[in-house]
This record gives sequence, structure tokens and C-alpha cells, in this order.
Amino acid sequence: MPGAGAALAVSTVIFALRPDEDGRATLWTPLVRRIREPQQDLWALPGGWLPLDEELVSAAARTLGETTGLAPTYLEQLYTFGELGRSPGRRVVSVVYWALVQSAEAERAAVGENVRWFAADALPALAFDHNRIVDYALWRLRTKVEYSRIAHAFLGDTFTLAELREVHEAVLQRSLDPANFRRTIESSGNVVATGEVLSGSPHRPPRLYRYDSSIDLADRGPLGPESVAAASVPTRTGARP
Amino acid sequence: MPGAGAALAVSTVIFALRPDEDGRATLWTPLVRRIREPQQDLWALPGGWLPLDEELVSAAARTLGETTGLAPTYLEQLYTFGELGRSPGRRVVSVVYWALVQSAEAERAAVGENVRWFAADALPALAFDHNRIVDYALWRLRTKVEYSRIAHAFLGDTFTLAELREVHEAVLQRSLDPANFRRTIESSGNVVATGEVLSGSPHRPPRLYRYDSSIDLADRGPLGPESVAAASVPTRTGARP
DNA sequence: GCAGCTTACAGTCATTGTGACCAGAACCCA
DNA sequence: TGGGTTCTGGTCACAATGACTGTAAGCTGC
Repeated sequence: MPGAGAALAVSTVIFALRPDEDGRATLWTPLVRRIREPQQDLWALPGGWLPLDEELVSAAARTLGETTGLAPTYLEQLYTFGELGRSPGRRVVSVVYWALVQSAEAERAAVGENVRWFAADALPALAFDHNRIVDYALWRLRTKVEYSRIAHAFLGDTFTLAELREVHEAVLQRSLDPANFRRTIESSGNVVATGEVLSGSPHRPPRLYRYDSSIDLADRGPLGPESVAAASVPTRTGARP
Repeated sequence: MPGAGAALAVSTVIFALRPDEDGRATLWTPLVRRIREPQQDLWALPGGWLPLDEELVSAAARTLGETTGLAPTYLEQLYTFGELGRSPGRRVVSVVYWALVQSAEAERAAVGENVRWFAADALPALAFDHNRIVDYALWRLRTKVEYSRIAHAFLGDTFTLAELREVHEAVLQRSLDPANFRRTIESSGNVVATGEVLSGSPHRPPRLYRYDSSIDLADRGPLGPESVAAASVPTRTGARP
């Protein structure tokens, strides 16, 4: 039987793509201002205590929704932080998740006095060890985008290869050759052409693609896909067959 | 402030290489018999409740040492399991680590009525959700051995390339071409020849190698290397310059 | 002490994946 | 109608890798 246990919290690092001051898509993360001690007024990850009767993922999805109003398209456990000194006063163990939301969804998000978006690689000093946590989540995102299909989680139902490339470029912070990018994505089999094209651009209209939904976004092996349902995705209509 | 919290446990999946009935090296894991309810008499992962004043890794290292007598060369957090129904009666959240131990160390391990080694891919029905946990750890080991240097954690200070290849073959469950394996390992720069060879074999004596200890076994990104000191490694002496 | 066996190690060849680059296609706009 | 830009398909060179061949170096049996 356990003694007086450590307090169990669930937090989530949220990423979305938003244009920076130069108009280029970059990674942003929403943070919430702490409204009570300890660390009052510092910015922190959305989260909360784990209720006895709630699943870990559900608690992550719920708390991030309650504070930011966002519904993520991807949600995965990141790491559990439990160092002795990470919270002043009492022992807190935080199971941290990370989430990706679509840009359209990010625009709808509640922002205000106590919720604000920050550029993910230029954060202020956050509460507790949250800077370290965001850095780790960022590292995981950047390594994982190269060997999995999570980039799709930033996009809507259909998308152009230029949009998908823009996601990769924003995450990896380097430009990719359009022709080579097209070749690798098409040969990966993760993506299927819808047959439609996106008109309205001032140039040659690009084809619209859809990702093959029979494959999960990220292979978790024997654990299988995470069970919280993805947010509903608005449909974009193409122009011409 | 948290309500009556879930109980926090720490468990560890341990892997070592041991010969199977055909004499070939395969993956084994030590399990402990539960001596109290719930799930009394079922085999389970070594672990215990998290003390308020102990780090997560330390608790993992301590509990696995107390029950099995082993000192791992590699110890990393695997995943945190917290499903509502995973333990009958009360809500238990388990932070699970996985560990690799050397074969020599594994031989020294305490075995008895309540501790026994099992072939990792042919386990009996374990307590709680521990079968699923071992499966996931196995999957992580098998994917990680291909892009990191963790295979070295199964071996001693010096080793031949045939021994290192045997580790890879046992983990991946397929045979590897000796010449190609040599080429990739040598060009990776992870390993340096000691200049000594291992005599005593009935054939041409192989060179002994040592891994470049300036590189960590596995890249954890911003988190840096896990801080529990690796067990001391017995020295093997070569024969001829 | 030598033939023969087994493993260690070195090297070749073909295939594949990928970065760099080129060129035509398709649209909008002036 | 022509210029500009992006989309898209293609080539070329190089690196990584699997399959395979051949030689080196020890031991053992006769």
C-alpha cells in the first residue's frame, strides 16, 4: 500500500502553425497565466490535477480544451516529469502530453488576458520546469516529423503538396526542394490525390491531396492508436476535376 | 489542490540476452511473483510505490535491484500507464522504465521461488496489464536498436564485432551479413578498435572493440542522458597486441 | 606438420534513396 | 498575348546498403 503519494498532474504542450511577423509559417504554442500560487502570474502549460475517475488522455484533452478552447487533431503522451525539486512545496509528478492543432482551429482559439500564443522557440521564462518540457516536446516534434506522418495533423482534410511542404519547412526550419519533396511524399504512399485542384491562386493550380486514413498518423507499436477521437475537420472544396 | 490522488507506482521492464534451448542468444526478462493481493501468485514486473522523496529513475533502479539483484547498464523511461481499469479496486498510475543488463550480470542475478527469467516473446499471463507493457517495451527496444547505440548496453567493456552482431540478431530476430554489419558499424564511428584480439577461439582470433564513451548510448535531446550511474562493468583482457 | 575447416576481414557489384538541378505545363495578370 | 510564378515530371551524381566473392588466420585431426 502506498504512503501519502505524490500529486499527479496532467499537462499538454500544444503546437500550431501561425505566421510570424514576416508572414512565414512558424511554430507557436498557447500558454496560460497562472492565477494562483505557486508561481502566480507566470506563463505555464495548460493542465490540471488528474481526477481519480478520468483517463490520462482524456484529462489532457479536457484541460487543454477548457483553458484554450482548442480541439487537437493529434494527442500523444510525451514524458512524465517527476524531479524532486520541480515544484516548490510539494511533490508533483506531471504526465505530459503533446498536441497538434490545425491552423484554422488555432485561429478560433480563445485568447485573452490569461491565454496567449508564443513563438515556440522564443519563450519567456515559464513556471516550474515548463521551459524544459516545451524544449523536449519541440525536439520530439522535429525528430518525429521526419519518420512519421504527423505533419498531416497540422492540415485539414485536403491539402496541396506545397502546404504539406510548408509544414515540414516550418517544423524543420529549413527549405525543402519542391520537386524532391513531391517525389518522396508520393512514393511514401501516405497520400492520395483527390482528383481535384485548388483554384484561385495566381499561378498554376495545385492538385489537392488527402491522406490515407487507413494508416494511423504515428506508429505506437503494440499500444495502438491513442483513443481520444480527433476533432472534426472542416472540409475544403476544390474547384475542378 | 489535488483531491484524493491516484496511487503512483514505478515499474521496470528488464531485458538481457541469454541462450535459449538451442543455445542461441535470445531476449529474456526477469519477473517477480506477486506475494499479496491483488493478483497474488501471478508473475509481474519488478516495481513498487513511489516514495515522496525519491526520484522516478532512482525508484526504478532501486526496486529492480531489490527484487532481482540486477544492476542495469541502461535505464530509460518507457511510458506511463494509467488506464482506469488496469488495477482492480484502486486507481494506479505506473511510470514504467525499461532496462538493459549485460549477460554476465544476468547470470549473477538472484533467481528463486519468486524471481524467474522468461523468454521475452513467450510470456505467461502476467498480472495487471503487464503483458501489454512488456510488448511495448520489446517494440521500443527493437525499433531503437536500429537507430541508436543501445545494443552496446548488453555487452561488456570490450567486445568483438561478432558479439555485437549477435546482439543485433537476437533483438531483431534475423541474421545479418557479417561483412556488411562490420562495414556499417565501423563507418558509424561509434566503436574503436582496442588493438587487441580475443584468442582462445578455434578459429581466426577476432579484434576487440570498445565503444566511444564520449557519445551517449541514446540521444534524448534536450533532456540529456539519464542520470542514474551505469553499473560498473567488468574488464575483459585481450591476448595479443 | 600439413590438409582441411571455420571464422575474420576486405573488397566488388548492383540496387535504392536522395539532393541538386533542369525544363515544360498551367494558370493569372498586365 | 506575353511575362511571371508555381506546379510537376524528369535527369544526373552521389551515398547507403544488400548480395556476394575472395583472402587471411587461427585451430584440429590425421
